[in-house]
Amino acid sequence: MNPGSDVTLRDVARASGCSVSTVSRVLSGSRPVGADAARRVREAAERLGYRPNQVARALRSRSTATVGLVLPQITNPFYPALVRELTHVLDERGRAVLLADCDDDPGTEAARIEALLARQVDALLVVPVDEERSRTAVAAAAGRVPLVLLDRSCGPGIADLVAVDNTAGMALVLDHLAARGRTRPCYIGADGTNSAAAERRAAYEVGAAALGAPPRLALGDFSAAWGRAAVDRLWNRESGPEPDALVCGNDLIALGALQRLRQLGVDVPGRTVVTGFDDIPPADLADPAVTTVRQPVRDIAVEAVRLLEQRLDDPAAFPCRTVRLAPQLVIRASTEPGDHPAHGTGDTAPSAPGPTGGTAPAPRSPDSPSASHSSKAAQ
Amino acid sequence: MNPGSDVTLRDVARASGCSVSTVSRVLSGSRPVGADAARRVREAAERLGYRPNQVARALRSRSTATVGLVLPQITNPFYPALVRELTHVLDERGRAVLLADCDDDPGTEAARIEALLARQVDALLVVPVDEERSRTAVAAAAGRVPLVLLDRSCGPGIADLVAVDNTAGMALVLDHLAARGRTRPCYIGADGTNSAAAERRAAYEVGAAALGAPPRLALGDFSAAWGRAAVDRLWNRESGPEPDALVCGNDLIALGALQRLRQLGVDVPGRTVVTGFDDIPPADLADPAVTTVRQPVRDIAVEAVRLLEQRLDDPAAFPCRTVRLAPQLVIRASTEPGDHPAHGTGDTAPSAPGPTGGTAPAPRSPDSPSASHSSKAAQ
DNA sequence: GGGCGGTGGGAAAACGTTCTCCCACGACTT
DNA sequence: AAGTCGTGGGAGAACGTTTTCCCACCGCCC
Repeated sequence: MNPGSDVTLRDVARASGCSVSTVSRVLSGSRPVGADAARRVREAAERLGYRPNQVARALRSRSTATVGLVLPQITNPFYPALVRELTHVLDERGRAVLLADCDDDPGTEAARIEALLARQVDALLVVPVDEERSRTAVAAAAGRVPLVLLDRSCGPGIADLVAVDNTAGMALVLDHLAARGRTRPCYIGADGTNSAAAERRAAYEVGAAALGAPPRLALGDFSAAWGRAAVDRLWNRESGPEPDALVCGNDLIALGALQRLRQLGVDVPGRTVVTGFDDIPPADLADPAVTTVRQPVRDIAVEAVRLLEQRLDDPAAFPCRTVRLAPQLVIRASTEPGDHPAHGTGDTAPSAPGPTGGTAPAPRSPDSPSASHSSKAAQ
Repeated sequence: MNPGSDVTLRDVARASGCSVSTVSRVLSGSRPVGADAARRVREAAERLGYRPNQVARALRSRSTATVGLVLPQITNPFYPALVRELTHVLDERGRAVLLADCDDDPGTEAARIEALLARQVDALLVVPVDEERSRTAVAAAAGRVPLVLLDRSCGPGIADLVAVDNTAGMALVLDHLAARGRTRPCYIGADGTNSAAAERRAAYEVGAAALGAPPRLALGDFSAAWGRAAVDRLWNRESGPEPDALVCGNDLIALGALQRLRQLGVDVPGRTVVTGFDDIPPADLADPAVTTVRQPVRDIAVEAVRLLEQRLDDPAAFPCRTVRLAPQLVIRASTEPGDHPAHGTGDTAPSAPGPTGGTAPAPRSPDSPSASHSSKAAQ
């Protein structure tokens, strides 16, 4: 009772009275085959419980139908949702995912990428640890195999990139604050050297200046601990006027800040409002729930895979493309005094979906998230 | 500059003036080789940038050095930390991880397992979706390849299991509550049919009865939404006396409950205390931070890999083993009125580390094939 | 000086597919 | 009636390793 344990093509061939070639043709559909033989083969395969050996197939066809997914830190709560969508999209296409976690270290990242390449992955999806220190490893990998960067860039011209439009997201936040009459905002973000940190920071500076708000930044890292520390610094010391809005670089910072504000007895959203970025699951669990910028995770995954497969189909490289996807403002209790159900999430969506004008040599704007006009993209 | 792109053993052989066999022997160390030839081979390999093709290696040696990791839902915030530890431990052993997400559906789970087996994974690590509906797929897979269950069981005698000792964890919670003089607890848990849900529920019932507390259960699922709903039910309706302690089946439930309690103006931990289970990251971010039972995630990963490799080494099957690891109570503000720093996490650890009784071999015993004797929850 | 272990190395057979040739045969064209 | 397709099928060469043979050589002991 161990069907399919070690049944090979040869066994099926013998059992069906055909040759190995014929069996392969029937089962992989690589060439039409006579109806009669086809039936015999299929019967035999079924009866013996034949399962094609993907390793052998990969060796011969030079394609493993496997992609490597390289993350800086899977414990960052933004990534699980991304991983989920990516695995599902790829799985639909018959591809498996080799996962690698880098512990936020560029050295580890380089090693993992190397290991994945040795395993002959067909392509790589990488969220680089650092904009600069990841560059050489990423560039080298991109020379060997199709590679798409996710969420964070790695310098221009290195590889395709799919990411949320951080600038647009920050603008949504600032518009929202302006509409609520907040005039003394402070940005609590990360001085990290990954591109998301830099873009959000820059977008805040530009946007705040446009609103006539005083430029005020507190920079640490993307952690809840830093959110707490930043609040301590802003409230305990005499460091200028008390902010009436804390614009946080991501949700972890916002959650930490919120926790400390409560402990200090500062009313949110009355005395100060707080916003986050990413819309990680716990953002909705805090009290008050955090107003934040939701990333279009599903679209990011779909778009990334689309780019990947284009490159797979046509190794003759396109120029590097950048796709920026529009985020969505999710207004919750941390900026809205009103009663928020806090059940189904009273999300509001004043922003348009679809890709926004980004950088890059004209992304295929028209057909991004849903339209399936994909692949043909000339060349 | 494209070194190492397609360099094969043959190329190295030619360049070093040796035969393919010799090169293979030098590089894989499968047999001693003359010092002179070895040097020439290594030089040539280095110079050409040779990288062994793992696919070919796998085909010939019948081992891919790859394990499949099957999760019910990677977006469940408990899993990322587990995935992290597993990938690190396996990576140290030169093994890669093929990740599969099941969307909490047993059918999908079966399909993913099948796909991983077709890819010739050396072994499987599975957190089963459901104790019963996952059984046939898991049992079938366990017949083909070494398989270790994680976190949740799947019926007795199916496969090795490594999990936290849920019973001990619940006992820690109940002791803590008793020490704080709480006498009207209520359990908010899941009626799901995975073993963790069942074990925690059963442990609560037994433990609460032993303390003389009235048996009171509210069962839904392992989500924050259910935590909120349960609180509504307990506070809004006239359904018995108001609980002075909410023992939640996991942290998500606790976070949802906490959020609703605050909205209702119920003081925590004054009027009622709240506990969780798992110690997921946001448990420390809530306010008050949640007292919870921390799973020894690192140990679970190490132990699981140890079991896996034992089976890999010796296909002559041991009997099924179950390893239960001791959890740790983490006391935070949701049960302690005192001032909790909420910075570095004022964790307390009144429980002993290491595996607990009830089952299983000592963690360090190299090859004690001690009998499986899984916990009572297993039918 | 003729066996005889031990050592270092090469040729070639796997591993289980896919894919390129090549052949046989019938049905058309000329 | 002789070519020329098109179609269905088989033999066998890849793919890049590991591993099993087998040979040549060296020094050693009887």
